[in-house]
Amino acid sequence: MIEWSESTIRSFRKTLLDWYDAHGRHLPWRRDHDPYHVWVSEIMLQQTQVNTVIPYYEHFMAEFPTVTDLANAPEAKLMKAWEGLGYYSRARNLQKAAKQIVNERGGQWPQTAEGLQELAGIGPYTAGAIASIAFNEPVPAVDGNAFRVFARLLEIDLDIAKPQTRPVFERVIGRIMSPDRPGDFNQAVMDLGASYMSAKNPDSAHSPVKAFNQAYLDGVEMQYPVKSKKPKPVKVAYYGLVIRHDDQFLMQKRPSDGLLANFWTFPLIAEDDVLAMSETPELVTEEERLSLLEKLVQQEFGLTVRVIPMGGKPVKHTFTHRQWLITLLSAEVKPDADLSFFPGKWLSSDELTRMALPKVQEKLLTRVHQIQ
DNA sequence: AAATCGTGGTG
DNA sequence: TCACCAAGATT
Repeated sequence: MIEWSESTIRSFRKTLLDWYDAHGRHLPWRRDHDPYHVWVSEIMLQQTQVNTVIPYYEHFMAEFPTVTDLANAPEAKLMKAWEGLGYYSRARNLQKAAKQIVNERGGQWPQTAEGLQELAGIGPYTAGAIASIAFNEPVPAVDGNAFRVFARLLEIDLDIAKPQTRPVFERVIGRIMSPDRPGDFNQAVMDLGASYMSAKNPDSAHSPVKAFNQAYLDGVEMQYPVKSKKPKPVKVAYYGLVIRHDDQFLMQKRPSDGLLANFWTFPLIAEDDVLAMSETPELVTEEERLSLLEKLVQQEFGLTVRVIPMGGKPVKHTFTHRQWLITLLSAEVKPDADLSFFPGKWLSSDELTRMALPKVQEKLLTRVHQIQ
Protein backbone atom coordinates (compact mmCIF):
# COMPACT_ATOMS: atom_id res chain seq x y z
CA MET A 1 0.00 0.00 0.00
CA ILE A 2 1.41 3.35 -1.06
CA GLU A 3 1.90 5.72 1.86
CA TRP A 4 1.31 9.31 0.74
CA SER A 5 3.78 10.86 3.16
CA GLU A 6 5.27 14.30 2.60
CA SER A 7 8.24 12.77 0.85
CA THR A 8 6.01 10.67 -1.41
CA ILE A 9 4.08 13.78 -2.31
CA ARG A 10 7.26 15.71 -3.12
CA SER A 11 8.48 12.82 -5.23
CA PHE A 12 5.17 12.59 -7.06
CA ARG A 13 5.14 16.31 -7.83
CA LYS A 14 8.64 16.22 -9.25
CA THR A 15 7.98 13.09 -11.31
CA LEU A 16 4.78 14.54 -12.77
CA LEU A 17 6.17 17.99 -13.50
CA ASP A 18 9.41 16.65 -15.00
CA TRP A 19 7.32 14.53 -17.33
CA TYR A 20 5.09 17.49 -18.16
CA ASP A 21 8.08 19.74 -18.89
CA ALA A 22 9.44 17.15 -21.32
CA HIS A 23 6.25 15.72 -22.81
CA GLY A 24 3.36 18.08 -22.08
CA ARG A 25 1.19 18.87 -25.10
CA HIS A 26 1.76 22.07 -27.05
CA LEU A 27 -1.74 23.46 -27.55
CA PRO A 28 -2.88 26.78 -29.01
CA TRP A 29 -4.14 28.04 -25.65
CA ARG A 30 -0.89 27.16 -23.92
CA ARG A 31 1.15 29.76 -25.83
CA ASP A 32 0.71 32.13 -22.90
CA HIS A 33 -1.21 32.44 -19.62
CA ASP A 34 -3.57 35.22 -20.68
CA PRO A 35 -6.75 34.70 -18.65
CA TYR A 36 -8.90 35.39 -21.72
CA HIS A 37 -7.16 32.64 -23.66
CA VAL A 38 -7.29 30.21 -20.76
CA TRP A 39 -10.94 31.01 -20.12
CA VAL A 40 -12.20 30.61 -23.69
CA SER A 41 -10.32 27.34 -24.09
CA GLU A 42 -11.62 25.96 -20.81
CA ILE A 43 -15.22 26.73 -21.71
CA MET A 44 -14.84 25.15 -25.14
CA LEU A 45 -13.18 22.09 -23.62
CA GLN A 46 -16.10 21.36 -21.30
CA GLN A 47 -17.34 17.91 -22.33
CA THR A 48 -15.52 18.32 -25.63
CA GLN A 49 -12.37 16.68 -26.96
CA VAL A 50 -9.17 18.64 -27.57
CA ASN A 51 -9.03 17.84 -31.28
CA THR A 52 -12.54 19.14 -31.76
CA VAL A 53 -11.78 22.37 -29.93
CA ILE A 54 -8.54 23.39 -31.66
CA PRO A 55 -10.00 24.79 -34.91
CA TYR A 56 -12.89 26.43 -33.03
CA TYR A 57 -10.45 28.08 -30.64
CA GLU A 58 -8.24 29.45 -33.43
CA HIS A 59 -11.22 30.84 -35.31
CA PHE A 60 -12.76 32.29 -32.16
CA MET A 61 -9.59 34.18 -31.28
CA ALA A 62 -9.36 35.56 -34.81
CA GLU A 63 -12.98 36.76 -34.59
CA PHE A 64 -12.90 37.97 -30.97
CA PRO A 65 -9.28 38.78 -30.05
CA THR A 66 -10.08 40.39 -26.70
CA VAL A 67 -12.70 40.15 -23.99
CA THR A 68 -13.99 43.55 -25.13
CA ASP A 69 -14.49 42.28 -28.68
CA LEU A 70 -16.45 39.37 -27.27
CA ALA A 71 -18.56 41.59 -25.04
CA ASN A 72 -19.49 43.81 -27.99
CA ALA A 73 -20.02 41.06 -30.56
CA PRO A 74 -23.41 40.56 -32.25
CA GLU A 75 -25.02 37.42 -30.86
CA ALA A 76 -25.52 35.96 -34.34
CA LYS A 77 -21.80 36.18 -35.03
CA LEU A 78 -21.02 34.57 -31.69
CA MET A 79 -23.39 31.67 -32.31
CA LYS A 80 -21.98 31.18 -35.81
CA ALA A 81 -18.53 30.85 -34.28
CA TRP A 82 -19.90 28.25 -31.85
CA GLU A 83 -21.98 26.39 -34.45
CA GLY A 84 -21.50 22.65 -34.14
CA LEU A 85 -19.74 22.71 -30.77
CA GLY A 86 -22.91 21.98 -28.82
CA TYR A 87 -24.01 22.99 -25.33
CA TYR A 88 -24.79 26.41 -26.73
CA SER A 89 -25.51 28.01 -23.37
CA ARG A 90 -21.73 27.92 -22.95
CA ALA A 91 -21.45 30.52 -25.71
CA ARG A 92 -24.21 32.69 -24.30
CA ASN A 93 -22.70 32.54 -20.82
CA LEU A 94 -19.30 33.35 -22.29
CA GLN A 95 -20.61 36.63 -23.65
CA LYS A 96 -22.57 37.31 -20.49
CA ALA A 97 -19.38 36.94 -18.46
CA ALA A 98 -17.44 39.08 -20.95
CA LYS A 99 -20.00 41.84 -20.39
CA GLN A 100 -19.68 41.38 -16.63
CA ILE A 101 -15.93 41.88 -16.87
CA VAL A 102 -16.04 44.81 -19.29
CA ASN A 103 -19.09 46.66 -17.99
CA GLU A 104 -19.23 45.87 -14.29
CA ARG A 105 -15.57 45.32 -13.42
CA GLY A 106 -13.81 47.87 -15.63
CA GLY A 107 -12.08 45.12 -17.55
CA GLN A 108 -10.56 43.63 -14.41
CA TRP A 109 -10.60 39.86 -13.94
CA PRO A 110 -11.37 38.28 -10.61
CA GLN A 111 -8.01 36.74 -9.72
CA THR A 112 -9.14 33.96 -7.41
CA ALA A 113 -11.12 30.78 -7.99
CA GLU A 114 -13.76 32.01 -5.58
CA GLY A 115 -14.16 35.31 -7.43
CA LEU A 116 -14.13 33.68 -10.86
CA GLN A 117 -17.11 31.53 -9.95
CA GLU A 118 -19.27 34.65 -9.86
CA LEU A 119 -18.94 34.92 -13.63
CA ALA A 120 -21.56 33.24 -15.80
CA GLY A 121 -20.66 29.75 -16.90
CA ILE A 122 -17.69 29.39 -14.57
CA GLY A 123 -18.13 26.57 -12.07
CA PRO A 124 -15.72 24.95 -9.64
CA TYR A 125 -13.58 23.21 -12.26
CA THR A 126 -13.18 26.15 -14.65
CA ALA A 127 -12.55 28.57 -11.79
CA GLY A 128 -9.76 26.32 -10.51
CA ALA A 129 -8.26 25.99 -13.97
CA ILE A 130 -8.19 29.72 -14.69
CA ALA A 131 -7.05 30.68 -11.19
CA SER A 132 -4.20 28.19 -11.20
CA ILE A 133 -3.03 28.64 -14.82
CA ALA A 134 -3.52 32.38 -15.29
CA PHE A 135 -3.12 33.67 -11.73
CA ASN A 136 -0.93 31.03 -10.12
CA GLU A 137 -3.36 30.34 -7.29
CA PRO A 138 -2.68 26.95 -5.68
CA VAL A 139 -6.16 25.46 -6.17
CA PRO A 140 -7.08 22.15 -7.80
CA ALA A 141 -8.96 21.94 -11.10
CA VAL A 142 -11.03 18.81 -10.76
CA ASP A 143 -12.34 17.65 -14.12
CA GLY A 144 -12.99 14.15 -15.41
CA ASN A 145 -9.26 13.58 -15.83
CA ALA A 146 -8.46 14.57 -12.26
CA PHE A 147 -11.27 12.36 -10.96
CA ARG A 148 -9.99 9.40 -12.94
CA VAL A 149 -6.28 9.93 -12.26
CA PHE A 150 -6.62 10.32 -8.51
CA ALA A 151 -9.34 7.70 -8.16
CA ARG A 152 -6.82 5.24 -9.64
CA LEU A 153 -3.74 6.52 -7.86
CA LEU A 154 -5.41 6.31 -4.45
CA GLU A 155 -8.11 3.73 -5.15
CA ILE A 156 -10.79 6.18 -4.14
CA ASP A 157 -14.06 4.32 -4.59
CA LEU A 158 -16.49 7.22 -4.21
CA ASP A 159 -19.01 7.68 -7.02
CA ILE A 160 -17.70 10.61 -9.07
CA ALA A 161 -21.18 11.23 -10.49
CA LYS A 162 -22.37 12.35 -7.07
CA PRO A 163 -21.98 16.03 -6.13
CA GLN A 164 -20.72 15.20 -2.62
CA THR A 165 -17.67 13.51 -4.10
CA ARG A 166 -16.10 16.63 -5.61
CA PRO A 167 -15.07 18.30 -2.33
CA VAL A 168 -13.37 15.09 -1.24
CA PHE A 169 -11.22 15.03 -4.37
CA GLU A 170 -10.54 18.76 -4.05
CA ARG A 171 -9.14 18.23 -0.58
CA VAL A 172 -7.03 15.24 -1.61
CA ILE A 173 -5.65 16.93 -4.72
CA GLY A 174 -5.18 20.21 -2.87
CA ARG A 175 -2.84 18.46 -0.45
CA ILE A 176 -0.88 16.68 -3.19
CA MET A 177 -0.58 19.43 -5.79
CA SER A 178 2.48 21.64 -6.22
CA PRO A 179 2.00 24.94 -4.39
CA ASP A 180 4.64 26.63 -6.53
CA ARG A 181 3.45 25.43 -9.96
CA PRO A 182 -0.30 24.90 -9.57
CA GLY A 183 -1.21 25.61 -13.20
CA ASP A 184 1.38 23.22 -14.58
CA PHE A 185 0.41 20.59 -12.04
CA ASN A 186 -3.26 20.76 -13.00
CA GLN A 187 -2.47 20.65 -16.70
CA ALA A 188 -0.03 17.79 -16.20
CA VAL A 189 -2.81 15.79 -14.54
CA MET A 190 -5.01 16.42 -17.56
CA ASP A 191 -2.29 15.38 -20.00
CA LEU A 192 -1.71 12.26 -17.97
CA GLY A 193 -5.43 11.54 -17.95
CA ALA A 194 -5.53 11.97 -21.72
CA SER A 195 -2.63 9.57 -22.32
CA TYR A 196 -1.21 6.98 -19.93
CA MET A 197 -4.23 7.14 -17.67
CA SER A 198 -7.03 7.45 -20.21
CA ALA A 199 -10.45 6.00 -19.56
CA LYS A 200 -10.51 3.19 -22.11
CA ASN A 201 -6.93 2.50 -23.12
CA PRO A 202 -4.64 3.27 -20.23
CA ASP A 203 -0.98 2.36 -20.54
CA SER A 204 0.01 2.42 -16.94
CA ALA A 205 2.90 0.04 -17.53
CA HIS A 206 4.73 2.91 -19.23
CA SER A 207 3.27 5.74 -17.20
CA PRO A 208 5.69 8.14 -15.53
CA VAL A 209 3.70 7.78 -12.31
CA LYS A 210 3.08 4.04 -12.38
CA ALA A 211 4.92 3.60 -9.08
CA PHE A 212 2.29 5.85 -7.46
CA ASN A 213 -0.67 4.09 -9.08
CA GLN A 214 -2.21 1.83 -6.46
CA ALA A 215 -5.02 0.61 -8.72
CA TYR A 216 -2.52 -0.37 -11.41
CA LEU A 217 -0.24 -2.08 -8.91
CA ASP A 218 -3.25 -4.03 -7.66
CA GLY A 219 -4.39 -4.88 -11.22
CA VAL A 220 -7.73 -3.15 -10.74
CA GLU A 221 -7.30 0.17 -12.53
CA MET A 222 -10.24 -0.43 -14.87
CA GLN A 223 -12.49 -0.52 -11.83
CA TYR A 224 -11.73 3.19 -11.32
CA PRO A 225 -13.18 5.70 -11.24
CA VAL A 226 -16.48 4.50 -9.81
CA LYS A 227 -19.26 6.23 -11.71
CA SER A 228 -22.98 5.50 -11.66
CA LYS A 229 -24.60 5.04 -15.07
CA LYS A 230 -26.82 7.52 -16.82
CA PRO A 231 -30.14 6.41 -18.31
CA LYS A 232 -30.13 6.08 -22.07
CA PRO A 233 -31.79 8.68 -24.30
CA VAL A 234 -35.56 8.64 -24.49
CA LYS A 235 -36.93 8.22 -28.01
CA VAL A 236 -39.19 11.04 -29.22
CA ALA A 237 -40.91 10.88 -32.61
CA TYR A 238 -41.64 14.08 -34.54
CA TYR A 239 -43.10 15.06 -37.86
CA GLY A 240 -40.94 17.64 -39.59
CA LEU A 241 -42.76 19.93 -42.00
CA VAL A 242 -40.99 21.00 -45.16
CA ILE A 243 -42.97 24.02 -46.25
CA ARG A 244 -41.39 25.56 -49.29
CA HIS A 245 -42.32 28.54 -51.41
CA ASP A 246 -39.95 29.55 -54.19
CA ASP A 247 -36.52 29.56 -52.53
CA GLN A 248 -37.86 29.99 -49.01
CA PHE A 249 -38.80 27.63 -46.21
CA LEU A 250 -41.24 28.34 -43.43
CA MET A 251 -39.02 27.84 -40.38
CA GLN A 252 -39.82 27.63 -36.69
CA LYS A 253 -37.88 29.46 -33.98
CA ARG A 254 -37.42 27.38 -30.85
CA PRO A 255 -38.22 28.82 -27.42
CA SER A 256 -35.59 30.84 -25.56
CA ASP A 257 -35.00 28.08 -23.03
CA GLY A 258 -34.53 24.33 -23.20
CA LEU A 259 -32.99 22.17 -25.89
CA LEU A 260 -31.54 24.10 -28.85
CA ALA A 261 -32.88 27.33 -27.41
CA ASN A 262 -33.44 30.10 -30.00
CA PHE A 263 -32.36 27.98 -32.94
CA TRP A 264 -34.31 27.72 -36.18
CA THR A 265 -35.58 24.33 -37.35
CA PHE A 266 -38.12 22.96 -39.73
CA PRO A 267 -41.45 23.06 -37.87
CA LEU A 268 -41.56 20.01 -35.59
CA ILE A 269 -44.75 18.39 -34.34
CA ALA A 270 -44.51 15.67 -31.71
CA GLU A 271 -46.14 12.45 -32.85
CA ASP A 272 -47.58 12.08 -29.34
CA ASP A 273 -49.40 15.39 -29.72
CA VAL A 274 -50.91 14.17 -32.97
CA LEU A 275 -52.06 10.88 -31.46
CA ALA A 276 -53.48 12.71 -28.47
CA MET A 277 -56.02 14.25 -30.88
CA SER A 278 -57.66 10.85 -31.16
CA GLU A 279 -59.88 9.07 -28.62
CA THR A 280 -58.26 5.82 -29.65
CA PRO A 281 -54.60 6.56 -30.45
CA GLU A 282 -53.73 2.88 -30.76
CA LEU A 283 -56.22 2.44 -33.60
CA VAL A 284 -55.13 5.41 -35.69
CA THR A 285 -54.07 4.50 -39.23
CA GLU A 286 -51.26 6.19 -41.11
CA GLU A 287 -53.70 8.21 -43.20
CA GLU A 288 -55.65 9.36 -40.17
CA ARG A 289 -52.42 10.54 -38.55
CA LEU A 290 -51.75 12.92 -41.38
CA SER A 291 -55.23 14.33 -41.22
CA LEU A 292 -54.99 14.71 -37.43
CA LEU A 293 -51.64 16.46 -37.96
CA GLU A 294 -53.25 18.92 -40.37
CA LYS A 295 -55.97 19.59 -37.83
CA LEU A 296 -53.40 20.14 -35.07
CA VAL A 297 -51.39 22.60 -37.16
CA GLN A 298 -54.62 24.45 -37.88
CA GLN A 299 -55.53 24.63 -34.18
CA GLU A 300 -52.07 25.49 -32.84
CA PHE A 301 -50.74 27.79 -35.53
CA GLY A 302 -53.80 28.90 -37.47
CA LEU A 303 -52.20 27.47 -40.59
CA THR A 304 -54.09 25.54 -43.23
CA VAL A 305 -51.71 22.91 -44.52
CA ARG A 306 -51.88 19.88 -46.75
CA VAL A 307 -49.14 17.35 -45.93
CA ILE A 308 -47.62 14.69 -48.19
CA PRO A 309 -45.20 11.97 -47.04
CA MET A 310 -41.70 12.49 -48.44
CA GLY A 311 -40.55 8.89 -48.16
CA GLY A 312 -37.28 7.67 -46.70
CA LYS A 313 -36.51 6.60 -43.18
CA PRO A 314 -36.95 9.04 -40.32
CA VAL A 315 -33.98 11.32 -39.67
CA LYS A 316 -32.35 10.20 -36.43
CA HIS A 317 -30.49 12.52 -34.10
CA THR A 318 -29.27 11.64 -30.63
CA PHE A 319 -28.64 14.13 -27.84
CA THR A 320 -27.36 13.29 -24.38
CA HIS A 321 -30.83 12.54 -23.06
CA ARG A 322 -33.13 12.45 -26.11
CA GLN A 323 -33.23 10.63 -29.42
CA TRP A 324 -35.25 12.40 -32.06
CA LEU A 325 -36.79 10.44 -34.91
CA ILE A 326 -38.11 12.89 -37.46
CA THR A 327 -40.41 11.87 -40.28
CA LEU A 328 -40.32 14.53 -42.97
CA LEU A 329 -43.53 15.62 -44.61
CA SER A 330 -43.89 18.00 -47.49
CA ALA A 331 -46.52 20.60 -46.73
CA GLU A 332 -48.13 23.44 -48.58
CA VAL A 333 -49.07 26.75 -47.07
CA LYS A 334 -50.27 29.80 -48.93
CA PRO A 335 -47.37 32.28 -49.14
CA ASP A 336 -49.58 35.07 -47.80
CA ALA A 337 -50.82 32.93 -44.89
CA ASP A 338 -51.28 34.74 -41.57
CA LEU A 339 -48.28 33.82 -39.40
CA SER A 340 -49.36 35.71 -36.29
CA PHE A 341 -49.92 32.46 -34.36
CA PHE A 342 -46.87 30.73 -35.74
CA PRO A 343 -43.49 31.16 -33.98
CA GLY A 344 -41.44 31.55 -37.11
CA LYS A 345 -41.04 33.06 -40.57
CA TRP A 346 -39.99 32.44 -44.16
CA LEU A 347 -36.24 32.05 -44.64
CA SER A 348 -34.30 31.54 -47.85
CA SER A 349 -31.71 28.78 -47.96
CA ASP A 350 -29.17 31.55 -48.39
CA GLU A 351 -30.21 33.12 -45.09
CA LEU A 352 -30.27 29.69 -43.46
CA THR A 353 -26.68 28.94 -44.36
CA ARG A 354 -25.53 32.30 -42.99
CA MET A 355 -27.01 31.71 -39.55
CA ALA A 356 -25.95 29.21 -36.92
CA LEU A 357 -27.83 25.94 -37.24
CA PRO A 358 -27.80 22.93 -34.94
CA LYS A 359 -26.63 19.61 -36.38
CA VAL A 360 -30.10 18.11 -36.43
CA GLN A 361 -31.21 20.95 -38.64
CA GLU A 362 -28.29 20.38 -40.99
CA LYS A 363 -29.28 16.73 -41.26
CA LEU A 364 -32.84 17.70 -42.15
CA LEU A 365 -31.66 20.25 -44.70
CA THR A 366 -29.35 17.72 -46.32
CA ARG A 367 -32.20 15.22 -46.58
CA VAL A 368 -34.47 17.85 -48.11
CA HIS A 369 -31.87 18.74 -50.73
CA GLN A 370 -31.40 15.05 -51.54
CA ILE A 371 -35.07 14.56 -52.14
CA GLN A 372 -35.74 17.75 -54.08
C1' DA B 1 -29.87 15.56 -6.08
C1' DA B 2 -30.90 14.41 -10.26
C1' DA B 3 -32.02 16.33 -14.88
C1' DT B 4 -30.84 19.06 -18.41
C1' DC B 5 -27.96 20.61 -22.08
C1' DG B 6 -24.84 18.82 -28.11
C1' DT B 7 -21.72 16.68 -30.64
C1' DG B 8 -18.09 13.57 -32.16
C1' DG B 9 -14.97 9.78 -31.16
C1' DT B 10 -14.08 4.96 -29.85
C1' DG B 11 -13.94 0.05 -28.58
C1' DT C 1 -25.60 -0.61 -33.03
C1' DC C 2 -24.48 0.49 -28.61
C1' DA C 3 -22.40 2.19 -24.37
C1' DC C 4 -19.51 5.28 -22.79
C1' DC C 5 -16.51 9.01 -22.86
C1' DA C 6 -14.60 14.17 -23.62
C1' DA C 7 -10.74 20.11 -19.66
C1' DG C 8 -18.90 20.72 -16.62
C1' DA C 9 -22.41 24.26 -15.35
C1' DT C 10 -26.95 25.23 -14.10
C1' DT C 11 -31.22 24.51 -11.93
